[in-house]
Amino acid sequence: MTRQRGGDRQILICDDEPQILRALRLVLRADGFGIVQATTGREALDAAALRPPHAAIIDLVLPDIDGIEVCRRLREWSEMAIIVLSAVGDEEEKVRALRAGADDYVTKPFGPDELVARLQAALRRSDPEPPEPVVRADGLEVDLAARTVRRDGEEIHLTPTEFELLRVLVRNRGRLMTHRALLVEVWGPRYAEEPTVLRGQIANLRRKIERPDGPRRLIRTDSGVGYRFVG
Amino acid sequence: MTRQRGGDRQILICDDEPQILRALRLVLRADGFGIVQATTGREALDAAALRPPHAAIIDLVLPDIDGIEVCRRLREWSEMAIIVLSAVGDEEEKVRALRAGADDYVTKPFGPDELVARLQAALRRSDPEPPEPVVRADGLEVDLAARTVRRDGEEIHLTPTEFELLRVLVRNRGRLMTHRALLVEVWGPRYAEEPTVLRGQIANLRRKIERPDGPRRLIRTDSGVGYRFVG
DNA sequence: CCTCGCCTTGACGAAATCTGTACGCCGGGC
DNA sequence: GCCCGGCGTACAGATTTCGTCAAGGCGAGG
Repeated sequence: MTRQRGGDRQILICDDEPQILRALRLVLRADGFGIVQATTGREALDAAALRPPHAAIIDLVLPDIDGIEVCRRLREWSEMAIIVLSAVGDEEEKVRALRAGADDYVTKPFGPDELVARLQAALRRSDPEPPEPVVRADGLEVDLAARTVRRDGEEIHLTPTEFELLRVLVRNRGRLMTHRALLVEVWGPRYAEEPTVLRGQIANLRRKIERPDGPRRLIRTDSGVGYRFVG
Repeated sequence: MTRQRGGDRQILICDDEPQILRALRLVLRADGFGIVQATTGREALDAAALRPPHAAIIDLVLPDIDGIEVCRRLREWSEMAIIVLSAVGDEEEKVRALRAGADDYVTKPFGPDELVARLQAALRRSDPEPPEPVVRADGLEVDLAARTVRRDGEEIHLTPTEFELLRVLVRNRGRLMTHRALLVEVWGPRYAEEPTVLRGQIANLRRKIERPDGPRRLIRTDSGVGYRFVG
């Protein structure tokens, strides 16, 4: 089951090892973050100045400027979330990094999930309101950030799968989503060719969010192709 | 109705087990991908160097070079999509593969549909398709990406075949499309000599998108030859 | 161990779509 | 004016796809 936890937030990643850079890029992309990358401290500072990201992940050892120094200079003008990467779990280095303004300190090797979790925690501190908009249509109110759905003020309870499905539809509102695309996004690639499960959840979702007795206004079906959320 | 999900993209597949190689070949061919195959890491690297494919699917265990090493060497010079195959779902191996630059990691046994779905996702990341533009003509608005059609702001519902037909016409707007060409594109080669089906759908399409009482402005007939979408 | 909520699956009637036939229309050739 | 080939439209049967419901599995929590 894929999640779009990153919203549209931009992350600056800086490391001199191409493999690490690439691994970071893949992990973060998969979680819906936007990426700006740099291989030296100077590049990182320039990139951040040019287009301020929401967070930065910076390796401690860089060819030119020390990662801690990069961190300090960013802090001079920005409140962005900063995570420092290091190969060694040296306690003293860690303290220096935090003193320089880092929000967190991650030692390599790290698992992708751990990194994303720490990044999110850091983002939550520095940028508490991710800009996921509240979507309104036909008296329905979907707040993707708060994970709530209301119909005429009354809160509606959705199960995890139902909400995930609604999220994908809402994020692509107006656009037709094929069965295949929905299945891959919500259930994962294994379910790409299992339309029955999709039908079941669409039925549940409609029973909960559409007006009890009336035509379909929110989720429209295109027979033989897919579904769309009308915006 | 034929699908050409693979486009003309070339996929390099590399595995030492002939059955797996064969299975991959069949699945990918069926989806319209072109295939280059190799049974050793060296062969794979040579083949990729000779004629760079759009993506590579590489088994982890190979007679000569480790699959991860193959992946790393490809990454030295190419941004192609890379998927690593493995018999075991070892989390550590997975991380190593992603670090080495793989885009995704699939464990055997895998369903054909899952593999194709993951391959398409990987291709989408590495080689994003240019966005399809919105086409406007005589108050009609066709958004090929969102799969929507509007006439003076009012949304028009098209069936799958109607939309497919319109898509082919719009993509070649101004250009004359022969009956034969339209039939092959929309219905597949079997229908190349069946103009009646085409006439029926053209009639439906016109009833929906042309102005109710007025001359044809959008789809013009070239008697004895074909149709064209006037832009 | 039981209960509860959630997800999946299969079956069946209902709806949408596709295909092929029938028939009327139009323009060119004679 | 008449014939004829190609075209446009309406319609009906066949086929595919959808919506709904009930039954069963699975896992969390008590």
